[in-house]
Amino acid sequence: MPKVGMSQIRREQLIEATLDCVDLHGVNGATISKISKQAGVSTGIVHHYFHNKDDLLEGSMRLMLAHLGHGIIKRKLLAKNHTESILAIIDGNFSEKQIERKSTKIWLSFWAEALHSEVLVRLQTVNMRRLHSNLTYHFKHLIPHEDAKLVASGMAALIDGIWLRGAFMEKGIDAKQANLMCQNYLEMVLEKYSPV
Amino acid sequence: MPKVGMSQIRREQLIEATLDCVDLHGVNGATISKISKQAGVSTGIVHHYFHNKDDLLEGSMRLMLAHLGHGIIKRKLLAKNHTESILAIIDGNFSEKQIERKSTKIWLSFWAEALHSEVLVRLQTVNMRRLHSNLTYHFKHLIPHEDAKLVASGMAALIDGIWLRGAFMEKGIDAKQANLMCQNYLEMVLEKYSPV
Amino acid sequence: MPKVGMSQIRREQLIEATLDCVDLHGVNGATISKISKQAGVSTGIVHHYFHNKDDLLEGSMRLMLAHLGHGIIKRKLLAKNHTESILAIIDGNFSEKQIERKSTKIWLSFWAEALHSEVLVRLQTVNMRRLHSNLTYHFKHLIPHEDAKLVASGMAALIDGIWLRGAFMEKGIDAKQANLMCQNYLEMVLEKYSPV
Amino acid sequence: MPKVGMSQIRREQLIEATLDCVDLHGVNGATISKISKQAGVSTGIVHHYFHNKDDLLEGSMRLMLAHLGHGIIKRKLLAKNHTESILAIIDGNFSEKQIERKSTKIWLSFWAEALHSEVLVRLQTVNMRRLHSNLTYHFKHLIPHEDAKLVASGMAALIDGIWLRGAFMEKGIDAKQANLMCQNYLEMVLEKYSPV
DNA sequence: AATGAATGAGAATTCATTCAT
DNA sequence: AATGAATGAATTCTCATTCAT
Repeated sequence: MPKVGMSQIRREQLIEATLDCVDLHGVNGATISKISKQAGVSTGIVHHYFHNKDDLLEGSMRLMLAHLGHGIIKRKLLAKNHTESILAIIDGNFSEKQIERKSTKIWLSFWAEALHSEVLVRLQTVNMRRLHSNLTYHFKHLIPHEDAKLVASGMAALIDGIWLRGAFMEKGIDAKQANLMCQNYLEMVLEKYSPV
Repeated sequence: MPKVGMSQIRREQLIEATLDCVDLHGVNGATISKISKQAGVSTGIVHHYFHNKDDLLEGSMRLMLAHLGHGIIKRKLLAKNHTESILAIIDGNFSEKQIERKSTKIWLSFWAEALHSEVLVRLQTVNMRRLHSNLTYHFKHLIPHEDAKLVASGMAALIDGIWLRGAFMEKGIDAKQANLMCQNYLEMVLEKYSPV
Repeated sequence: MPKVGMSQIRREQLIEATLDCVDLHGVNGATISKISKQAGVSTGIVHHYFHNKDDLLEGSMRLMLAHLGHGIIKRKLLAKNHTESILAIIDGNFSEKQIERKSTKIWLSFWAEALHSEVLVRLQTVNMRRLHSNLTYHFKHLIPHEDAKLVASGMAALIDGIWLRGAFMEKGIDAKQANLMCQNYLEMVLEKYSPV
Repeated sequence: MPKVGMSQIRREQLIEATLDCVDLHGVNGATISKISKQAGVSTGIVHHYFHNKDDLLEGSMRLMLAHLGHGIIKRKLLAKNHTESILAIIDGNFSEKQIERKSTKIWLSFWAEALHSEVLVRLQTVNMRRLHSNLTYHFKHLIPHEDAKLVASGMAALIDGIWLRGAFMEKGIDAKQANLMCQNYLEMVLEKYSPV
């Protein structure tokens, strides 16, 4: 929750520093001390802009989610049919920003942290559900309803799995290959299920 | 006369306690104090059997990997062809033990921890590579070489993605659905790529 | 044109806020932040009107002492003899303002703080001495000199003890009972010591 | 609450150090750092024996109360009638240990702290009530019931007031004078109220 | 082998005070 | 005069690790 009258710039600066530190040291290694040093400010100021570390982490995860969400929405606006919508979702998940190793590591760190944080798990669950229901919605227009849910789950898992494995690749995700894998999956699904 | 193998028993006991704690509190919340309490021993004893906490975590992750590996190997022994081998790999990844929420949470915790631990990242990378090369090997016997790698990557990502998402489901992974998704993927791949 | 006496008003406003906070949170819990919020001003302003927190506390204690002193002096003006003077002192110590729970809590807080503050201890000691010498002076006109000091000490202790205990009563001091106790003490003293 | 199996000696040692620090610096100035230095141990050990600082303070106040209580009980055992019982209570409140300046300062510090601490206020209130009901009980055997309560309140206030003022005397309480004041009050009360 | 007391570095957080605006 | 952002020292508490018994 943003405090009133605060400088939005400082908040973003601190969140950026937090993400940098989470990338480098993990959520737990991202101490207030390291974060403030990274941001070039004193330790005290962090608590001027965020209630506590959890609040800062929440803000940071929200920013990650916002970036992801915007990338997807932007692409979906251009989609002219359900197939293109699904392709937009895929592409949005592997946009330039998302595929950086840094992003994948941050995502993995937040996922793990979310397991033991009520606030983060809520954000994470909402996001996962949105991806799934989004995909389901479009698949339902392309293939039989009874299959759409399973296929949507498969696509969601595929996307998340690529991200997860990307965190362990030196260069992060290979966007081209990632898109290829997902498009390939989509094609096969359409081939198999779509009524001729 | 010293009890033979007592040492081994204590180690396993401590590792079990560690896994319990990682499940409940995450890697970082799994303090030596909690772990030893969970194991019903003193805090000091941990350092008799493990050099330090990292060593204990390594041992714990190795056990997880061993369980997973054994489950897969056991199933693969019964496979009579490459398709069945792939199915065995899939099934082994979603065996009873692996699909428990507890296991998925522990895995996710270790993955995130591995990002900042040389030892754990090595274990994790080796494991990921093994799954990938394993799948690639069998796919190469079923579909064109140039496609096998991509498809194997897809299958690996699908498997890991299901695990990842399972960590956020109340009941962990739905084994039946997980198998279905992967088998479905396999079928479609064979349908599409296999020479008629 | 600057508002005349604005400075004085701000000071009083801050002191009132300080007393409110000391009542609610104790001297130590009365942070500059809480005080300024209570006064409806910024934190920075406090240091415009007071050198530092100690200075603010000193000002606050002085106000408490002033209130107490005025109440007593006002009543003493009406006293027509030494007995009435003593009764005036008693009554002044248990005037409406003083007996509120809030006042008793603030007093107790300042007393404790004074133990480790040179400035406050001086104020406090002066005040205690004044009460004592005041009482002694009047008792000396009523009972033998050698007894007056002891009796004055007793009366002073009785008054302070009632205050102290009032800080732990839900409704503060019961003025009627407090006066009764002290008057009773006075009567007994006069009965015993006064030359018939 | 004492942890099981802990060394009673260390607890007492830490409580003694705490009381020393409260005497020197007040409750708030008695930091864990100072306390552990005073006790000649590391800061960490404090939390091995006490859950947190509040717990340590509670333990410290309990010890003060125990000392006071024991001194009174011991003296009351020798009392042969109600007058002697009251004298025993008085004397117990001004025993050698209690009259030291150090004790009076610690008491005053705890009283003020109790105003904003649920645990401490309970201890303090119980203690105050005990003193009052104890005195009331004995006075009821000596003077008319309707007067006993008021007189008991007076005696209790007198005792506490002497303590309070003792905190501001260089040498603490003058035991002889304190006893004299209280005995004097008792005598006058008996003289006035007791049926002849 | 086993205990758990003890250490001390490091974590988050608070807060009086300063200072640019 | 007034604000509130910014500082950094100080505080409580945690925890891996060591060590005497």
